[in-house]
Amino acid sequence: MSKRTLYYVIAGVLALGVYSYEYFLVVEEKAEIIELGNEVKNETNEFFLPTSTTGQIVHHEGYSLSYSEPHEQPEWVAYELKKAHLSNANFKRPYFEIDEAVKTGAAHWRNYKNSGYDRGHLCPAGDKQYNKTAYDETFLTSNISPQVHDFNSGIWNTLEQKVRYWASKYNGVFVVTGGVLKGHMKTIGTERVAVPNQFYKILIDNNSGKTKMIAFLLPHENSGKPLYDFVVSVDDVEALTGIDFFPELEDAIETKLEASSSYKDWSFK
DNA sequence: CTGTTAGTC
DNA sequence: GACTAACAG
Repeated sequence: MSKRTLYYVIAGVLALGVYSYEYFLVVEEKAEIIELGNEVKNETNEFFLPTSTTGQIVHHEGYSLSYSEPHEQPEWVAYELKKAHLSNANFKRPYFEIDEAVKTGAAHWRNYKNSGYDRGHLCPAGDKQYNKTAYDETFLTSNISPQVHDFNSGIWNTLEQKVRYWASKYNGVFVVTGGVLKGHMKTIGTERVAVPNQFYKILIDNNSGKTKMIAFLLPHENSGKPLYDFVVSVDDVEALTGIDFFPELEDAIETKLEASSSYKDWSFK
């Protein structure tokens, strides 16, 4: 072996070493993030978290959220609803509390008092009845949005119950929910909490064979129409909100599923 | 299930 | 302000 060849070999080995080390660092960093997190992120479903347009993602035990300070509410909350989570414990409702994990300061519940609007859960308390801690955690003001009572207890409640039905039927679903924080919105309270004109809910099922999605976009008013009348494509919601919902999904699958507004794979029985 | 309000200390 | 009890869709 010539000296020149030897140099090339050494350079090659060094380059490979540096590359491997950097790769190791990236993996290490990712592992650390996962360790700091929670149940959601310990699962493969951590990769279903949407992007944040606000730069402030907060992780709780049972759900994650992206907080929008100007609107004093999350732009999305995301969590996996496992089949095993479904239960009918009848926990006593706690009081709403400010989420201390929101560094810019989450809204106070006082903004909602006498506003005429409900403190509408985005991650529903009804999805977290498998233990009291998880249940209480949904009563943070970083998880609520002002909702008209007839809407909240009406079609929105019906949709939430449908999600539980699907979680049971399809062995769990991953859920992303929020208000559409765009355009002109009324505000309530001294902190000017925005009242969304529309709410969305997006589901992905990766547990029962082939991956499937469904998205709903509901006007902020009650309706007697069937839920499937409000099905849209994930692309539609992304265009409205600016959020990229399943960035970690394989591109080919993501592109195809997110463009579809078909609900044939979801049972509305 | 989804919630609020009145009355009390 | 925190808490219970009662009530409503």
